[in-house]
Amino acid sequence: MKALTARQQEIIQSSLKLITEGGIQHLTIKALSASLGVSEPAIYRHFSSKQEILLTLLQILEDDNLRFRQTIASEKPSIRHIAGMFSRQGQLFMHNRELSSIIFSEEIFQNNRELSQKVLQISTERHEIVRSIIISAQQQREIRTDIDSRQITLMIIGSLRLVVLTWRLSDFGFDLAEELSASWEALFKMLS
Amino acid sequence: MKALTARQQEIIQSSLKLITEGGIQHLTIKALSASLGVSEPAIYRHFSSKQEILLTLLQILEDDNLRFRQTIASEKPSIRHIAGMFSRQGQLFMHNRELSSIIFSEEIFQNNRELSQKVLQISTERHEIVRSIIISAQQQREIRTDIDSRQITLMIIGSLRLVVLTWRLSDFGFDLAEELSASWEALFKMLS
DNA sequence: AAACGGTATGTTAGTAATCACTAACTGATC
DNA sequence: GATCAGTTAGTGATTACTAACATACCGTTT
Repeated sequence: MKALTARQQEIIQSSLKLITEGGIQHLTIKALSASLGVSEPAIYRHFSSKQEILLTLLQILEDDNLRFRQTIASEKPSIRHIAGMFSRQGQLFMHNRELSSIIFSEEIFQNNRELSQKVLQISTERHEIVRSIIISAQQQREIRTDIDSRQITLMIIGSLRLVVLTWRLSDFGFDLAEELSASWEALFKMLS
Repeated sequence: MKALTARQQEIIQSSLKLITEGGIQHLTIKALSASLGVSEPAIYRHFSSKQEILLTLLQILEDDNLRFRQTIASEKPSIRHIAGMFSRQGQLFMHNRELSSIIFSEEIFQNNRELSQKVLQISTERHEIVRSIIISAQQQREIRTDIDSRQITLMIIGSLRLVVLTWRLSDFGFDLAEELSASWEALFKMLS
């Protein structure tokens, strides 16, 4: 989790904006430099290559996983951590819409082996975190135990992803936090 | 639903293969012609532009929606149509893995306005079909009525999508039909 | 049966535009 | 005077696509 300079953060922010606008194909050094109001070579003063920029984007997702892990480690295990995940994601994306473009973007980084493997690793990690919460919630009898924890994990992450995707496709046309909260409510009802 | 010539079908098949291998960025006229063992201009004898090829790919998804609509129209409404959707998708993708690359590919076609709008339309249509099944299943008291049909639709499509995505990320490393069937079983149990 | 003409499907060679990136230079700051 | 952060001008590679030409096939005419 190397610290980024102010300029690097600006570049990352612009990269996210470009991806939001037109997908990964829209993220070019030319578009990036134009968006920042500088020349193309200026970008290379701050990142050695485009690949470096993409890896830094993925670092955001890794950091988010790490923070999630720390949060649940510091409190006692409970299904409320899933509710927390839904509300945290809602807050995060509503304050930083661009982030939602890459957070569930396995499709984006297919091009490159190093990138796609990293995406897979991050996504697997997220699944494991959620599943560990589900398993201990089942042990605590917080939720029903007659459904396999893997299936529950799948429903939870699948629903969350689809809400965020729908939100993006609708051009951020509804209150994401509200919708995510309604989704979790329905899921929790079915899990009780 | 214009009929494709044999050569056009080969081109579409190769396009799907290329997208499976390396995402939309990997689908270039050069790679496509190489994959078919012809020169680049030969492609243009069968499609007037690359855009035409992409639109034809989306046509597959539209046709699938149409077939789904026809299936449920020809039989009496029932929640079994959702089970049927899970099993049909499983069969379809296991016999044609390449198709799974684009079936849930909102991210892929972001680049172009015409394409991304078509994707949104197809995806919205699919939601509506599923929701109409859920609503009538609730009216028939086949499933519980204390959960909003929108939320149920979201869970169902979200789960299905995530299973297929996981399957692709795992390099088709498990029996998709089996996994989809297990997912639906869990969902149905929670909906009863 | 042979010749003719059109259509379908391919080729080679090339286009302008764009891609990520680099060399060499400039100016400001400490 | 060294470092940082920018510039202009250019690299070769790749993009989708086109012009012009070649050939195989097919039904019709002689």
